[in-house]
Amino acid sequence: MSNITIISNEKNWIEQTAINQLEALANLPGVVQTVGLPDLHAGKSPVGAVVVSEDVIYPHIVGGDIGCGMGLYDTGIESRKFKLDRWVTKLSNIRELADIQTDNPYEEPSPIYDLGTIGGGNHFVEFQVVDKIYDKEVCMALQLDEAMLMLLVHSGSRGYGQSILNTYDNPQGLAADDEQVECYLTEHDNAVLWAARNRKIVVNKLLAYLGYTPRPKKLIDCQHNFIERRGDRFIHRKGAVSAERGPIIIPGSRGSLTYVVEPTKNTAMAAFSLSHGAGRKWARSLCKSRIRNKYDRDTIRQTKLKSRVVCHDTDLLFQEAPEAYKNIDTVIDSLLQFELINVVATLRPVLTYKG
DNA sequence: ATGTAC
Repeated sequence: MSNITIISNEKNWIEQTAINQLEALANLPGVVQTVGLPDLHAGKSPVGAVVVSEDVIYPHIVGGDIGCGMGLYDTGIESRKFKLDRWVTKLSNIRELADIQTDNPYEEPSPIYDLGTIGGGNHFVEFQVVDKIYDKEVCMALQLDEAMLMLLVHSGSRGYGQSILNTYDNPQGLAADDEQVECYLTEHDNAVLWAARNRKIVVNKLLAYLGYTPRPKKLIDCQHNFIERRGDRFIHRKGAVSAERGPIIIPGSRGSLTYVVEPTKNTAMAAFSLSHGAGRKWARSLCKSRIRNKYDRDTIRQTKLKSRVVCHDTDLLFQEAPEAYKNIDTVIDSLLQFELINVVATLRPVLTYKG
């Protein structure tokens, strides 16, 4: 078995199923390094995982949502002008983002059928305000202005990435000299590109819908499902972010803070990768029964941070409740303990929209 | 996660 590194500490619980899944990946032919980040949890393929291989790629490790990631935008609107009740009402009037017209501003036709939508599951759009600045210099370099309202988009390549996986998926992987590898990686790169474009389009149309001239400024956009070619190696990241592309965003749940962090230079032991979020703690199927008596259909739409969430699917709100996720502070503590990050700032959610 | 598979 290739070497496995688990980035975690005694306070950060990781389910055994996820570890077993990670070990299975470490045993695949050609795998030379495997990392479980503190947000590791079980999935079709484990999430919060990094798999480094030689001479072979495994499209199924990355999965169907190629290019999925987090885009953090400055809305151009001052936080003090945020209108909670008015925006909640406005957003409640649309059933999904597809109800707002989408214009493709790019020359090529979009390979994403549902351009301008975020999809379901754990995807979201969230207005956030700056909670605390920890590193003024990095914030200056990022142009992160504490007076401004932020918009964080979590979405991916929608059906497009899935269609790419369907074309190239093979449990044996693809040998690096197989001509299919270049074809897959070309399409993969296009999915990464269009997933990021999609996040930007969502920001623009949402601001326009709320009545603002959209002039958002991209602060950070980091994908967490993708393959990076690094020399003769391939770094598969599933729910894991590159630590070599500047500061990244690690959101908690809708009921906790989002962290902006800067990678240190010590990330080789983590295959140059960092966490993508808090990580799921409860299986979707268990959530509703566990917290049903704690909430009703109104209170599940508010959080202890006094933020609100607009979503027409009440079942999904239970599946995505803050309780279903690990404590983001514990995840951050693990990364700090391994000296993989420095905290730059924290952001506080004020209004979340889910499809 | 999915213009939601069987």
